[in-house]
Amino acid sequence: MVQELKKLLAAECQRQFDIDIEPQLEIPDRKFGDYATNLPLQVAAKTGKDPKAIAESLAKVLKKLPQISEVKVAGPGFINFFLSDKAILDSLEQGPLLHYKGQTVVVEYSDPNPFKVLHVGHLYTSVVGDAIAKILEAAGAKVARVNFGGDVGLHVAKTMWAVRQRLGGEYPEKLTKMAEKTGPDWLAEAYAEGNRAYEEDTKAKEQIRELNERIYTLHDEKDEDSNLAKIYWLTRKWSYKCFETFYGMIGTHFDRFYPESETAGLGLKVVRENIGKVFEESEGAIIFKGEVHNMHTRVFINSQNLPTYETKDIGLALKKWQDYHYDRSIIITGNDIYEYMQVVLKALEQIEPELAKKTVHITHGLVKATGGIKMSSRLGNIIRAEDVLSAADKANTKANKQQNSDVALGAVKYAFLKQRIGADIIFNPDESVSLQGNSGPYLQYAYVRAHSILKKSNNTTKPHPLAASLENEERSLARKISEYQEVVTKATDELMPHHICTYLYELAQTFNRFYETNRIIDDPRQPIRLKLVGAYSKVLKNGLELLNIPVLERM
RNA sequence: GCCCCGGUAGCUCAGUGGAUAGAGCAGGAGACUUCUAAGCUCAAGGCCGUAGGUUCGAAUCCUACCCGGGGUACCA
Repeated sequence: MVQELKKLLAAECQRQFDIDIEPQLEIPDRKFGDYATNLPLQVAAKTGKDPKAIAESLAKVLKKLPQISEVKVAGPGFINFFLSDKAILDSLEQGPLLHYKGQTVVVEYSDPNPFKVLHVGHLYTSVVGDAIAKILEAAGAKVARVNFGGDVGLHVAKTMWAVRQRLGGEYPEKLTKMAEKTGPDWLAEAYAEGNRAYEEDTKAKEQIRELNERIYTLHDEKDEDSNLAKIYWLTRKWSYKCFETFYGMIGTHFDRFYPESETAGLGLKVVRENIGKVFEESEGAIIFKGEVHNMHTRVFINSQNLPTYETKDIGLALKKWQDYHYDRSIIITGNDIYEYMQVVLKALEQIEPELAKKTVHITHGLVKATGGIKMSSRLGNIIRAEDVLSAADKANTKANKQQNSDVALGAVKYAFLKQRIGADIIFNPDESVSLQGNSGPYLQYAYVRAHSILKKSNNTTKPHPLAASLENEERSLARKISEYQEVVTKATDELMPHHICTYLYELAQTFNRFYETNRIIDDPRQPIRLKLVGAYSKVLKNGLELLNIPVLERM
C-alpha cells in the first residue's frame, strides 16, 4: 500500500508541478498520523512555490482516496494522514517484499581459524551473518552461506611449532590418545605459546617460518603420511569438528567452507599473472601499491615466495564466483580489517572489475563482555564463544529458577542483534537474560502469551462476523502490526537486522499494553480481537525466525 | 603524520535532514491479581564530545579541534 501511495503522489507532482520526484512516506509520532510526508517542502524547494499551497493541493487528492480517513496539513508544509480502519485491517499479515527474487547472494561470515580459539567475536558474526542471510532469503534471494578459514599460514605454523614442543618432536602417535573434545582448547593454548615464542625468541621465529613453508608444501604434495602431515591433518580435523558442533549449537549452518589452502593456489596464479599490470616487485616481495588510490601498500606474496592472506582472499573471491556466479557477494568482518579489505578489493577491481562491483564489505565492532565472563589468559586473554553461551545459560537458570537453553540462546542472539552493526558491543549476560525490558526473553514470552490465548480460543469460539471499525487500542495494535513489511524492507535494504529488533520490541510492547486492559476471549469484540492476536503472533514469530531466535510455545 | 570507526540520560543503546531527541536498565511512585506478572501505568533524569558553517529547519550534512579504539610492507 505504501508503494501505491508513493506512486500516486509522484504522479500527482508530475501532473500538477511538472517535476520528477520520489516521495518519502515516514511513520511519524502517532498523534500526527499514520504517515507523514515532507513532499511539499521538497516540491517548494524545486519550484519556488509556497509549500503550504502545495500541501493543500496535494492533500485534496489524498482526501479522495478510500484507504485514507483523515488528512492534515501541518507545520511549514507537512502532510499528515490517517489510514482507514479497513485499509489497516487489509494490510495485516503482509510478508516481506520479494525484491531479491531471482538473485544469488553469497554471504561470508564467522570465519574462524582452525588451530586457534573460537572466540566471542566469532559468535557475534555468526549470529549477525546468519540474520543477514535470513532476511535476504525472506526477500527471495538464493543465499549461499560461506565460511573462510586459515588452515595454512603463519598462525598455523605457530600452533604446530608449540605442538611439536609439547610432544617433544614430531610424534603423531602421542596425539591419538587425546580426546577430540579437549583438542581444540589444547591447540588454542599451543597457538598462544607459539605466538609468544615467535615474538620473543628469534630461534623459534626462524623455526616457525620454516614450518610455515613445510605446511604449504605438505598441501602441494598432498602429503598425508609424514609425521608432520599426520599431526597436521588430525589437529585440523579437531578444529573443523569443533566448528560444526558450535554451529549446530547456535542453529546455523554453512553451505561451504573455504579453507585457505584451497584458495591459495588460484590466488597465487592470478597474482603472478598480473605482476607488472596490477602488482609489482619490491624488496623481494610482490606488492600492491595502494598509495595511488589513497590507500596503503600491502604485500601479496612475501619474500619466502608464500602467499599472504591478501592473495588467498583474491583466490577466495574468484572461487566464490566460479561456484555461485553471484549477483552480490557480502563479506562480514570486524572493522579492524576495513583498510586491509579496501586494498584487496581495489586490487580485485583491477583484475575483475565486475566482481569488485558486486562485493559489499560490512564491518562490525568488537564484543566486550562484562558481568562474570572471564578472559582466559592461557588462551591469550580471549573469551571463548562457548563461555559466553554458558554464562548466559547460567544467568538465566539463576534468574528464572529453571534451565532453558533456548531462552539463553535467544537472549544472547537478541543482545547482539539489537545493536546497529558497526560499533563495539558491550555484552552483559546478566542483563541480556535475567533482566526484563528490551531482551530476547521478553519477546519469547510475548509470543508465549499470544499463543496461549489462541490455543484457548480454539476450543471455545464459533465463527462470528468481524467488527467493522476498531477501538483505539485495537487500532494501535493493528497499525503496528501492519508496519512489519516496511520494517523488513528497510532492514534488507540496509542489511541492518537491528531494525527488526527495534520493531519487534515496540510491537510486543504495544500488544502487552493492549492485553493488559482488554479481554479477548469471552468479550463481545472477541472475533476482531482474535484476528488481531492471530496476526500479531504470526508477525512476531516470523520476525523472530528472521533473527533465528527460538520461538517457544511455553516458558 | 595519514586513513577508518565511535562519542546521545548515571549505565546499555535507538534515532543519520523535519515537529516537544526516544527506549531499556538502575533508582522513585502506583494499580490489578487475569487469556502465563519474564507483564502494565506514572513521575524523575539531556550544553546529542567542542567550536564554527550550510539550511526555512541540524544529534543527523560540511570544516576544524578534543577524547576513545583500530589500521598503516612481508600476521590474519
